Order: sequence, then structure tokens, then C-alpha cells
Amino acid sequence: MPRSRTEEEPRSRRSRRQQYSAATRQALVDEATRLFTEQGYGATSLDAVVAAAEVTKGALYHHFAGKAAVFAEAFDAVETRAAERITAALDAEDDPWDKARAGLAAFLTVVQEPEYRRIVVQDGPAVLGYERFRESEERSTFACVTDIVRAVLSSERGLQASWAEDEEMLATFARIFFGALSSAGEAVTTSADPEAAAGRVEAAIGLIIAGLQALVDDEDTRG
Amino acid sequence: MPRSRTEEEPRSRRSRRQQYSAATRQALVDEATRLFTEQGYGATSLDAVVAAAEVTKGALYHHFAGKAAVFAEAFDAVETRAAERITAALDAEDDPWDKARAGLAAFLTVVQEPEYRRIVVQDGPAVLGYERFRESEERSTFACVTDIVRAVLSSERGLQASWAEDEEMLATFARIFFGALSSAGEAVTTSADPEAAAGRVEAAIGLIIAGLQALVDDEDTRG
DNA sequence: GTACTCACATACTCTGAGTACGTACCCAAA
DNA sequence: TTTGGGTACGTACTCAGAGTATGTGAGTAC
Repeated sequence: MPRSRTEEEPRSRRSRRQQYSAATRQALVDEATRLFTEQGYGATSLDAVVAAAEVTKGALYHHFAGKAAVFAEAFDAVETRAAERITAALDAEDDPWDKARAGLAAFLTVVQEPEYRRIVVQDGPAVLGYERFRESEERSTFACVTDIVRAVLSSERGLQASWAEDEEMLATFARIFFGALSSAGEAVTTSADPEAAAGRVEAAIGLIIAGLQALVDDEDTRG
Repeated sequence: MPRSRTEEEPRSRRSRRQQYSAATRQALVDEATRLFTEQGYGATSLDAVVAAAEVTKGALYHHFAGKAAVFAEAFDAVETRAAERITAALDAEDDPWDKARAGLAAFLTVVQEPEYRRIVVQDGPAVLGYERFRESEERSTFACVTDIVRAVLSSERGLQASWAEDEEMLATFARIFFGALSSAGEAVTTSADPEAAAGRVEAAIGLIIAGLQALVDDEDTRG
């Protein structure tokens, strides 16, 4: 039994008009994401986007400030999905080192996807500007890496050296690992044998981590 | 005493006209580099470039295939200079570990310069395409890192584990360190206190390397 | 029902990349 | 010295595409 129209409607908060509007906006973002991924930002015209979404430029400029704003929306969506997937992989593990391994694998998977590679890695910095690019990164994928590093450093079986409590040193380590993983992911993607390349990356990262553990062990044994 | 004009002129290979032409081309590249650095690729019009170089679009399109070709020329120049500077820093050292330290410092310096940040890091991938971007990188700065890693791995005081001879593993390590350094350089640049940030980066990288050495030492002591 | 507003569509402007073509000057051969 | 040709530009254009101004019709509130 529907309530009075004058009050707020809890079942469907948004009016029909608002729902249509949201659908139009979503269609624009979806088609833009697809075209940006296939052709890149520069080679994609807004005419092509609005044609694919079956609307006109008027609709696009009603919802967005301009071409860059559409891209920003697509960019955020892709980055958010990427971060969510990595986070999900992390949440499936309890042990910090298992988290690290799972996160590494998830990261390597994500950075190989066309949407992420084209929109985030290739066009992101140029279109959004490096500053804004970095901010988005900081909130999503980089945050994942920071979580992993923090988990490893603070675990009982982890690295307990004095620099583990230094927040800035932690950020530095996270930044270094993040760059290493991004670059490594690129190497995996462009490799002729991605499986083998991923194995080498995991082995190399594993060695680096084992090395850090060895340092801690040496400290422990010496007192 | 000038020779016959019909023969080749060894002292000045290029005719006056060719010299003028080369100067025009160079002026275009120089001004384009400056404007691309200041405003970015997208916001820089070719009209602004030719105006700054005091020529017309006819001259530009005589020398270059288009806007992207001008950028590619500027890009290559910036990357080449960066690689030369890092190489010079490496050549000043003999010991592999000193090379690594000097190379790290040189790398961190280079990636902080506006030309490199804007043209290579920010706009390079989008304008040239990731494929071509990677190829240029491979020949210049990434080659420097590979040299460092190779030197360290093959030195007597270096890491002599079995994976040191594996070329693909070497490339993987180089790729990882390269990404780590690039990302770390970014962190240094955007830091409020770049000096301190650079110190943290060098400390963190130093720890990672020390960890790898510790692994080798353990192997040695055990047999 | 009526006035009002939001969500678009249409038709335009305008910047900037790329092109077609004209021209002056250098250089080599006659 | 002349002449012919090719190079190195300059000039004037086209055209695609981003952004804008304004019209309009379907909701929505009262």
C-alpha cells in the first residue's frame, strides 16, 4: 500500500525521473569506459560516446563538466573495482604472509586487464594530471599495498625491526613495493609467457622478503 | 684554401642551407620541449610552438609528421639526456655496490626534474602509446638499472646465487628495481622534505639489498 | 489543472590539427 | 652568368571535435 506522495518514499527513494537520469548517466560512463579502453582517450570522440549510449551531447554535458570529467568517472570506477578485488583477496587470508602472497597474485592479475592498463596506467596520468592521479591511487590500490606492508611489519612472525614503527618509513616501503609490483605487472603482461613471468616475479619478490626476514633473524640470534 | 665546390667538403659537411634547416628543426624541438614541460602536451598548441620558434606551421610540418612526432623527438632527447647523466654517475665508480649507490642517487635526481616528470612520466605513455614508451625506456633509463643489477650480481662481493646467471631472472629483478626506483622518486619529489624522503628511500633500498646479501651469506656459511 | 523544473535534444561557435599550394632562396650544372 | 630544380619554408585553407546557447517536452509539486 503506497504512502502519501508528500512524504518520503522509503521503498523507492528516487523518483522515476531520477532513476531514468541515473540510468542515462551510467550508460554514458559504461560506453565511455568501453571506448576509452578500446581506442584510448584521445582517439575517442564524445560524438562516439553519446552515439553508443544512444543519447546526445546535451545529455552528456548535462551530467558532466566535459570530456575529462567523463574520463575521471570511468577512471574512478575502474580503480575502485581493482581495489575491491585486491581487498577481497586479502580478506580471504588471515596470516599476514599469506595476505602478502594473495595480494601479490591479485595485484598481478588486476594490472593485466585492458581497462586497468589503458585507463589507469596509460591515459590516467596525462588526462587527470599527475597530482589527481596520485590521489586516486593513494585511496585505492596503493592503500591495499600499504595494508599488506603494515600487516607484515606488525605481525608476530613478521619484521619487528625498529623502523617498523616509523610511519614514514612504512609509507616509503609501501611506495617502493607498489612501484615494484606495478612495473613487474607490466613485465608479466608484455611477456611471451605470462605464467612463467608471474612465477619469476613472485620468486623475486619472495627472495626480497626472505632477505628482509633474514636480517631480522640475524638481529634476533645476536641478541 | 677551399676546394672545388663539386667535390665533397670535409671541413663543413653540411651546406649553409642544411645548417639553417637543422637550426630551425632544433629550435622547434627546444621550444616544444619547453612548452610541453610547462603546459603539458594537450594544452600546448602547435601555433604556440611555431610562434615561440619564430617560424610557421609550414616549417613544422616540413620537418615533422605531426604533433606527436614533435613530442617523440622531445621525449627521446629528454630520455637520452637522463640516461647519459645516470651513466656518467655509474662510470665514476668502480665497485659494483658503489655503482649501485651512485646510480640510485642519480636516478632519484633525474626523476625529480620537471622535463622528465612531465614529458616522460606523465605524458609519454599516453602520447606515444605504451608499447613505444616501453621501448624507449628499455634503451635508456631501464638499461642503466639493468647494468647496475648485472654488475652487482656478477661481482665477487656480490650475490652469487644460482639465479644470478638466469638472464630472465636478472631482467625480472631489474624490472622490479626500476619500478621501485621510479615510484620512490615520485614519493621523493612530492614530499614536503625531499632530502629526508630521499634518505628514507636510500635506507629502504639499502635494507632490501642488505637482506639479499644476508641470504647469500647464510648459504655460504651453511656450505 | 497549472506552474515550474529537470533532463535532455538541436543547432550553433570556435579552437586547433592537418593540408594544399605558392614562393624565395640555395646549389649545381651548362 | 644563367638556368633549372629541389629544398625550406610561408600562406590560406579545410575539417574534426570540444564546448555552448537555447529550445522543448515530460515529470513533479501544490
